[in-house]
Amino acid sequence: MDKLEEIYDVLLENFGEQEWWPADSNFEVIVGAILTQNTSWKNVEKVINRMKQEEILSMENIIEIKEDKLQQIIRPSGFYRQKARRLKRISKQIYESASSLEDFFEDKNIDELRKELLNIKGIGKETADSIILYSAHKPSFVVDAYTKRIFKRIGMDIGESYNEIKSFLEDNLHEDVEIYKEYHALLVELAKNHCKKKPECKECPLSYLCGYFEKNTIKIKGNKN
DNA sequence: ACCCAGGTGGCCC
DNA sequence: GGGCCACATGGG
Repeated sequence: MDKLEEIYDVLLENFGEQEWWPADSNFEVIVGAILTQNTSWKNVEKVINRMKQEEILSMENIIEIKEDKLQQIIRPSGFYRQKARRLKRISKQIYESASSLEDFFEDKNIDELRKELLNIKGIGKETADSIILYSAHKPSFVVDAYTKRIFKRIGMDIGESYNEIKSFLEDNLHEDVEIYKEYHALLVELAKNHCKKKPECKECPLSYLCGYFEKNTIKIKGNKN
């Protein structure tokens, strides 16, 4: 199935390297992954900058800060009460299970790491895979609503559930961290630029593959465990 | 006044 | 396993 590779090449040629994930540290990737849950990246950027000002962008400082203070700082990213709880919970669990973020990542293989992340309340599949790929820098393909929407629009049946889609992509691509990182980033870029202008978006680099498609709201089934 | 955004967990059947 | 809902702010 080198249709996947063809799509990758076309997107890369049109959009260029995306240089994902935009963050100054591996821990910042984790924070961003939590904050962006069902939330626009614009709002998350605002909050990340605030957190830098307040100097709370480290595990230790997230653990130390009062929860209600954290809530107020992250407020613009929405769901701020549960996200504050999640940030503190995740920081604590990583801090207690390893001496550093690097150790937390290095001691285990991808499956073990994924299982451990999914065990933390507030980390679902997409967040877990985002952390594994962009924070731990290990190959685990990130599936999101865009991924399913785009391939469906193109007319490819890549499955309904998170696991089906993830397996399809991983089984049909060369296992490579940099490819996984870039592919997901390119899909997001495509979705943001073109896939809302429907159905006759001629500037879309994939328009030659694109079928008619009336709804934007595509849910990934079983996006839990 | 809607609808959507780089989801997740809880509860129900 | 799936369907529905709460969670919350900001932008189109």
